[in-house]
Amino acid sequence: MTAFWTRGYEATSLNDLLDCMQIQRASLYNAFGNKHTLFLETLRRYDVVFRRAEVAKRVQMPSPRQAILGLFHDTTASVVHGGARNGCFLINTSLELSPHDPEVAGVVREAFTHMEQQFFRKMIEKGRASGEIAKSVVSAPTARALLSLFIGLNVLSRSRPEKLLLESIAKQAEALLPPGDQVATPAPPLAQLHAVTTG
Amino acid sequence: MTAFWTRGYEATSLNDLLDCMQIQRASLYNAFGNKHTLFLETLRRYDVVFRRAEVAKRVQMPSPRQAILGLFHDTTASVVHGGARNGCFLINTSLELSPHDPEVAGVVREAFTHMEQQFFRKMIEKGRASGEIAKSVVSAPTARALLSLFIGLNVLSRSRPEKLLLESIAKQAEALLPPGDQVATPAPPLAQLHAVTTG
DNA sequence: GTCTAATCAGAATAAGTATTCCAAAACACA
DNA sequence: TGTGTTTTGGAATACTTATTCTGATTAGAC
Repeated sequence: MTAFWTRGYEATSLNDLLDCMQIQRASLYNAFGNKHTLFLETLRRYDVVFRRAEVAKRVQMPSPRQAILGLFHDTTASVVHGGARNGCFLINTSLELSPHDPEVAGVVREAFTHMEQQFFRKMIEKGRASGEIAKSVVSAPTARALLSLFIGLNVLSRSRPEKLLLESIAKQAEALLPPGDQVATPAPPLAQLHAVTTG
Repeated sequence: MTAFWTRGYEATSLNDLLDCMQIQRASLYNAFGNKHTLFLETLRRYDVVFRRAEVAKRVQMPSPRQAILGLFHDTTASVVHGGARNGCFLINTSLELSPHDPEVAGVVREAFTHMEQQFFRKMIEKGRASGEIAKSVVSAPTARALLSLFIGLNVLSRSRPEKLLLESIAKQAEALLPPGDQVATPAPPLAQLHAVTTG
């Protein structure tokens, strides 16, 4: 997965894969058939293990607004502090293979649609219902804008992984999600509380 | 250029290029040296002929806010109505080659930075000065967010070229650029004026 | 009109590609 | 302990890749 993720499909040779997997040629072909199906299985696995798991984790957070903004902030932090420079496997693939590979295109399209509708849109609706997000925010188009913003963030994390740039994008996601009347402020962390009461 | 643009670097073979260019093998090597420098020259040419020209055109428009929003709307329209499904050559390349090709990375990074600072940021500042854009808009981070949004738009135009999706993104760019007190309404086109006065 | 440079058409090269095949070794499991 | 399956190491295949070379032909410059 790491090989395909960092180098892409075409630029990853079978020898690269054998080296990474510590496995023999025949074993690979016996287990996966060929390079293309191995790639597809890898992509599907990434979708389940990374993307869907991340969404599932965030969906059950108490604050839907923070669930969305946290995705942007955590992605940014993992690039700036964690040195994660590979972007998103699905997004990388969407530009390299999607246009000419129907099977891959299906996986990518489904993932994008799921992010848009099952994560961003549903979280916005949840936030509107609780009053955490302003009623003026229309869920469907805002969800689409957030998807676009998130994709841009991942693309830029490969070519311009600068702290200021990426953090600005994360911050500006908030501009699309103005808080409502019922500003949900979960109990502040102790350090901050201390600073406020003593500062 | 079209070959590299649609299929990418690795997936475009030399025979593909010869077919497209209607030229013989020896001529290509005599003129460009090898595939990689041909690609680089092609990418630089795209940057000048397409991207920089587009920016230059928009920079001298009377309404900087409409110059920015027009870029989003025109990009969307060319996909939805014009069937332009190749996205942006620079953005496609930024995911395929940038991470492992310093020269290509340089061209891409420069282009992204130029878009951010010389187009988005300068246009925002111009709009703020004229009162067309609200003073609450901070130019630098908003420019970065617009860059991210624009990249997302181009990525999605390859994998999910749906009218509703892309138009929402274009529309939501406006949310990042709230109008100021001096709402600049340049003279409406005659047809529209007619409709208004007679409708 | 001549000389030079570029183009043509295609063979030749050398390396890399994914994939298949084989006999021997290791393993799983009853 | 024996049987069937999987893995190993590596050779072999068939093909594509980028690049070079050759010789003939054409086009442009002066």
